[in-house]
Amino acid sequence: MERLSIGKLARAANVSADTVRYYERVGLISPPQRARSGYRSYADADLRRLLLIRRARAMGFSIEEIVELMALRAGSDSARARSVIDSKLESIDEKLGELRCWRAALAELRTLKTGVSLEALLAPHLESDTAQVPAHDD
Amino acid sequence: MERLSIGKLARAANVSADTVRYYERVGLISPPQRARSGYRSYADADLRRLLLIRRARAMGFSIEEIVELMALRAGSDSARARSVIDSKLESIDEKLGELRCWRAALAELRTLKTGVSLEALLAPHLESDTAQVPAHDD
DNA sequence: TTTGACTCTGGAGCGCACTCCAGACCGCAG
DNA sequence: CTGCGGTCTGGAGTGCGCTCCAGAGTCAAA
Repeated sequence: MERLSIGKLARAANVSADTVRYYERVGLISPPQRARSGYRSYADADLRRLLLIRRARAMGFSIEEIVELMALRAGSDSARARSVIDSKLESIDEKLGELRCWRAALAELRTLKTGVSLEALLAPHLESDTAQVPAHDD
Repeated sequence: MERLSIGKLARAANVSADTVRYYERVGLISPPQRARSGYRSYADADLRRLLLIRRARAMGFSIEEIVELMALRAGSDSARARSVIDSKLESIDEKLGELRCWRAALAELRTLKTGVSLEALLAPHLESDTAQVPAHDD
């Protein structure tokens, strides 16, 4: 069973040792075994978890959210767990929609030859709405 | 032509007036007209831009990136502009792929009844890789 | 055994994107 | 006119997610 020092673990996940210790402090990874020297000693599973955490961070999940996600287990029938999953799914779907929208606008921008801006391509749905916000002096 | 005070603009975009002033300071929105009083006075176009900025922020674009995106115009043949678009498209595509991956894992987690974790469902592709990182003492 | 790289802890510092003052002025409903 | 809420400026403060540091101990190759 492979054992990694914090430096090796960190390099394998392309983060700094400080980041690993930080994740431990905030409870995102659990305190690892220690060598007699007091050095942290990690297993492969720790590396896999760290890599996953980095993927989650890269997706924009906050550390709080990741803690929540990592705690989920299939089949747990706590209504809480299921509602966490559902709300995450919902927000992911929203993000997917938005991302596709930006993607389309950018792709169009690349092919177009007018001077049109992203702003024009992504015009927020806003026509009648403005009426509800009264004007003020110039 | 509708004119909005900073407070009305802010409420319409669901941000604080402070945030609007902040965006102005950092060059994300341009200094608006002023009333004789010195009060900022915004037009509909400013609101549309602000709404778009908020959409971009919600997608995780940084303020720097948004400045860059907003400056893009179709047909500009600067190689610079085209490379900005291309790199943005690329990173969006990456994000889309990752997001779909998380979505699938979460959806599966919801239907499964074993105690399997997200971690297991999203297992980072890691088998032979570990060999390159030498072990150290226990 | 020496030496240079690595690790330990606790705490300070940093960049981003806001957020919140204080102290003064403006504007409008009553 | 008065009051009260909105707005002005400049600057300080906040939370997140790291990042860096000092001072001391550890490890391994030569």
